[in-house]
Amino acid sequence: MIIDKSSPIPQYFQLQTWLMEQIDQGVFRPDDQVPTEKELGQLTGLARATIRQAVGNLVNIGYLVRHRRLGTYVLDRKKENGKRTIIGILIPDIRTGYAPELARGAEDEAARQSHSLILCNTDDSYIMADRHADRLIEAQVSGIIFIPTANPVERNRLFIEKFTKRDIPVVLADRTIPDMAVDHVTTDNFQGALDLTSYLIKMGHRRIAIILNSSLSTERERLEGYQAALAQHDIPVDPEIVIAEAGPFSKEHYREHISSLLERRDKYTASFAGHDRIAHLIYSATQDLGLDIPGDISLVGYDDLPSTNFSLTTMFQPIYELGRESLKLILSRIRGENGEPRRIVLKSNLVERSSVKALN
Amino acid sequence: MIIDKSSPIPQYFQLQTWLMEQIDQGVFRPDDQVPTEKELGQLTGLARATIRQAVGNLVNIGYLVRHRRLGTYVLDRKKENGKRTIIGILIPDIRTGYAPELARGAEDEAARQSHSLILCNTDDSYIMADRHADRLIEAQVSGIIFIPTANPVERNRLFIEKFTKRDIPVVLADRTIPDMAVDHVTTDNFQGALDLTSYLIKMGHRRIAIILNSSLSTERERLEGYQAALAQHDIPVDPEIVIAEAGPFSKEHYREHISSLLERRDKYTASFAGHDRIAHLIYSATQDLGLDIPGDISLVGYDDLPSTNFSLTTMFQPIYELGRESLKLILSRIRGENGEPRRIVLKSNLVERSSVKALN
DNA sequence: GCAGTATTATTGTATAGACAAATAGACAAT
DNA sequence: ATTGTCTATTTGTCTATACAATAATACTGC
Repeated sequence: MIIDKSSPIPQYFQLQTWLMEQIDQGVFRPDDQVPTEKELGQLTGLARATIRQAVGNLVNIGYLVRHRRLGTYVLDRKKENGKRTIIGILIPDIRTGYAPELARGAEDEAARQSHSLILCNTDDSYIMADRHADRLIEAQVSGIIFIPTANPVERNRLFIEKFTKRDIPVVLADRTIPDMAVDHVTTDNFQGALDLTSYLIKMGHRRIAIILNSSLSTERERLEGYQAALAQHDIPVDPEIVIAEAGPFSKEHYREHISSLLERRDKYTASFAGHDRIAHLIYSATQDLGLDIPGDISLVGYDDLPSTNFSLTTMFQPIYELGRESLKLILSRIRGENGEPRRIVLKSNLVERSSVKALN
Repeated sequence: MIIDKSSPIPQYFQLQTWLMEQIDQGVFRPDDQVPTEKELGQLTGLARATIRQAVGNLVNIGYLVRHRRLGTYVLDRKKENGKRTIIGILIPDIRTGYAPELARGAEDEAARQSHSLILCNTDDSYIMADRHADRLIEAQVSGIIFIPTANPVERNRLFIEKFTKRDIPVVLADRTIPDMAVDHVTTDNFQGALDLTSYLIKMGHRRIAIILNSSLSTERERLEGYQAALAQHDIPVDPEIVIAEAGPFSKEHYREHISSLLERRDKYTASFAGHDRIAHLIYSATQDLGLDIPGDISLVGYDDLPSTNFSLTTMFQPIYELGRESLKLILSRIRGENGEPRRIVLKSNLVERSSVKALN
């Protein structure tokens, strides 16, 4: 029997709970009709007003919809989600790197489809990301666009599980997390770095320093692309001019690496900066030392940031599109499209400016 | 009489509407007790169940709270708002100018106090702002930080009223709207421009061109500061070298103004750019013409944007703080602090670099 | 003075019954 | 084929009534 008349729990509440369980367990599925008030009356022995109270509450919280004459139905959340939703976006810092461009791409698409974007800065720290997470869950976001932080994989995994446990879909933008089946929008960093390194080799460079952040999947892939390009031309990798920093971006750490690298500049003719902001630091350091780019050292970056203030040859990434695609993907998940985790890879292309000297 | 028994409008709904009106009009004020169900019964002649239906709906949508034995009370939205809220921020474009810095300042403070920020780009257009407005209202934001668009005052007024009509507080950030009593956080643009112009005069410049956007209150104030500084030194204003563009920022329009101004460069020795992005365009134009700054023309900007890629003397604005203060102010309004519209003015200060030549 | 008890006003839960409004579907009229 | 009418069913609105739970307040006994 569904209702325990002797229980101190109100009977309307017992019925309400029972109905919710049936729905959650899939006994009544989306768009199914639930028993009519009359039938529920026969089933439970309750008065119609009591039944209406239970059903009314479930209508209020969005479990059911009632139609006159037609009956009461389980609300199909998927269909309802043509409605306006809120999506959280977690980026390292809206002020730096490609973040503004990515955020704008995502926001434009969100606005176009009448959804809203909650902006969160993580400073590449899992502690801040976690704080945002709790708040976003309370704010009832329907989905998350996440740029993984420069922290150990496990931290990012735990962060994502906070959402997936609650059936809130997550899309990774730009960076990915190894061995984790999550939707992911990125550019082809391996191919990009391979092209960029091949370009340097084509320009006559054989000893190419590289400095990047090994905490980020993107830059690890770029390192692999770099290595692959060298291998293709039978150039050995010199570990002395391969610098992999870990953890969040820190100007100070990179400045140290860069100056020690510049002291050993007899060992290489070109530098591959893991991303444009590193390239900016290298440029500044060379300016301070009175060195010329590309005269003394050639330099390439990665991103093609609009804020670059010198003529840098670099790999353009379609960041605006990346933001847009991330938002489209998260919306499709919110709308209930199931299936295997998707991986969307956008094309980058080399922007040849004048920071590389031809040696041949 | 409150209830019209002959009306096709359900009686519970009539009562519900009447109660809402009483609350909205302040007949029943926050924390007041509304009549008991019994009293409402005597007042309306309705059955208690009907009254409970009306009151129950108002409880559901957050107008009333019921306490057993104690009665039903008007819910004090202010007290409820120790909770976490969502705040909308409308800026022209998260990618450009000071927007990233401002957004970060606001977001940091929001996160610190466990609130969330919905990001909206207006592109300085009221059409986009209005679209965002409807969405933000649906998303039940508790407050709005708004950078007025570069559109006629009336458009911005209508936008703001959409929110204030619904008791959603609005804080203007940076720019203001004339003759409108709204909270406002800004820097002292008049004083800043006066200082900057006085600096140019001190450096020996007497013929100073100025180019700015007259649609923005900030730049109008800067124009006044410029005029005041000239007046203090008995320098007449030459309308030929005062250029006021209207409407949203358009590189093309400014480029035209700048090139025509550069053709008449015998008429002035220094340029005052209404903001740094204009200064960037002037710099590019001079570079294209092979002119030197400050050798051929002196130049000052306004903002001190981090993306500036040459040594520009400019007026630093504490934009991060501006974002933070805007958020603090909106939160205090959300918490129910009443009183006259506030105006918070932050200090700017001159950053002397090397884009101004000393003529004396 | 204070702990315990009784009173009482108010909302919470529940029943039984009635008529209204909407609508799918069958059927009739045009 | 379209339009109008009727019927049955289901939810929507409303009344009248009863007892339960809660908690402020007054009262009682020590």
